[in-house]
Amino acid sequence: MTRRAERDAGTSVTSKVLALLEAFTPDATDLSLSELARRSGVSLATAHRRAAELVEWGALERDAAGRYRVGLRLWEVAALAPRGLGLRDAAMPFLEDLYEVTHENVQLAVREGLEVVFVERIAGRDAVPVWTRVGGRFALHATGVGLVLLANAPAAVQEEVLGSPLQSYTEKTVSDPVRLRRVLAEVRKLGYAVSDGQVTIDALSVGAPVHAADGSVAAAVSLVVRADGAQPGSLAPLVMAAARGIHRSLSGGATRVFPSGRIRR
Amino acid sequence: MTRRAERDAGTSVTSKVLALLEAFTPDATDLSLSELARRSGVSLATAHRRAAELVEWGALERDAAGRYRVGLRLWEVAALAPRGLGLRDAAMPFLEDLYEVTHENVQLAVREGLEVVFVERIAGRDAVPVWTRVGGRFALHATGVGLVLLANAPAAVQEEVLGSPLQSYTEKTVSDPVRLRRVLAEVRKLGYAVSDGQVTIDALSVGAPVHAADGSVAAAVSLVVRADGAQPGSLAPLVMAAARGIHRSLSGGATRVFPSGRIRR
DNA sequence: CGGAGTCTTTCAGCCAGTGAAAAGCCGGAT
DNA sequence: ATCCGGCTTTTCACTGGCTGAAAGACTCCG
Repeated sequence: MTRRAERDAGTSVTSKVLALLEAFTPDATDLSLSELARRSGVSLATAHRRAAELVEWGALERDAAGRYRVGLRLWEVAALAPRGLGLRDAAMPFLEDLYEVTHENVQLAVREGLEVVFVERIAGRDAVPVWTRVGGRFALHATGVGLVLLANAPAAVQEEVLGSPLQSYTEKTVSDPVRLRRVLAEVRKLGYAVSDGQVTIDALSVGAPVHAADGSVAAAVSLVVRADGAQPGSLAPLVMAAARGIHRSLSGGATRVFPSGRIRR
Repeated sequence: MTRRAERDAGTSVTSKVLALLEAFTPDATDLSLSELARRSGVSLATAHRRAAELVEWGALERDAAGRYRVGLRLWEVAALAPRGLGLRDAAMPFLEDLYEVTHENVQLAVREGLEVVFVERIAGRDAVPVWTRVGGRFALHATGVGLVLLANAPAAVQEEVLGSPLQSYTEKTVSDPVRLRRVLAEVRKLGYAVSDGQVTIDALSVGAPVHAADGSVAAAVSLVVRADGAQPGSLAPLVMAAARGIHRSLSGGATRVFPSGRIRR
């Protein structure tokens, strides 16, 4: 569970296939065969064979130049991930509302291990620049969504985060475990989190927890605004309202929007 | 090479792994082991083993009840698909604008084989109900986006679609190849497509092509509105403007929004 | 023309993956 | 309490798909 990256190209065929997929990163979305082999640690011949199968199925595609990239077919299957698009679908209307009212950056994220994974993001064209990316990861202890998710994570997770070195992104990042612990308690008490200049100095984010049907915290929503003059106190109700809306949509759940049978595949 | 689909759960390990992934569908997003085995055509013991590997990597997850579902990790990788989230990211701001101006359903889709795959969708809460789903598929000949993509598809694709029976969804669906051919010519001439009540009788959609850097049609945007009183002629410029915006963002491409190095993974 | 890089294909050996069957593990019915 | 049926997990020899290395093909340059 811990140190897996090293033996990535294990011996099992499955692990090789997965290593091939893992070779793709945000700044390497298309790879030649040799790059693919190198990055995945799979031998050239094998990479060639496995990749061919993946292409045939549609998990990978080849562009005009013959370079490999992640295929649409894989994306289609991945769209079925309950914590990915499933969550997103339920949340989208509320994120829309939030965006329309504020015209600021709206983010939806879940926790995966010791990191935040961004599931959706609406970026105003002239809102503060944020460098998050849908499908991207970030540390738990700095962002608004991260603080929310961390504050509501199992004790074991919290301890593990608090026990490891906390990277500072700006001078305002809370990198002291003791202080962070206090911050987390505050987040739980208030029901929302504020990250003021802790990721980039000019951005402030207000995050709120999205509860699942069983009461656990399944995700977090946040609004990221320019730090100067921002009033977290007045943003929080907005964000929390959106979070509650998503919660309702997740649990009670307005019946599935699309009657089955009409949708193919 | 030709008729491979038949031996889907073929003998190769890779094909089995892919068959496992393929077992998940929009109306079966979580499966027990036996369901997984049955649907994928993989023997129970094998399904158990492969699934375990997939879970370890994060391609699948198990919920509290032990049922399998598509994992967030797979979704993260799939988010790198250029024709999936890559396209979406470039298009989102323009789709936002379109939504904000009209408050109608906005859709972004690409062609995959002989079908449309919806890549993004913004649904107004009180806009016409549409039963599309992000990651979902639909026939090419009925929807606004579909007509656009079909009209600009390689001749071989067009012939194949025109040659096979065209399902009628309403009495207005153009299911006659000869008429459809005329419609497609019109779409190419005008630069946009109108699907009036051809999918559901009360919805009208106006689609426009998104050109890639090389001039080919990479995707299509559409606006879906209530059919009565809709004025395709006045909607088209809006949709086409959005399409051109996306084109610009795709090709010239404002430099990547996020400086590399800050983003993890 | 030749060399350096890539991609593709071949070959025989071997070990990971295989099915079948047995062993646990529930929860509901008797 | 006991049995039963369905599910998941594990074991065990066998076998055939996967393997690396190396040769062949292709492409792009100087």
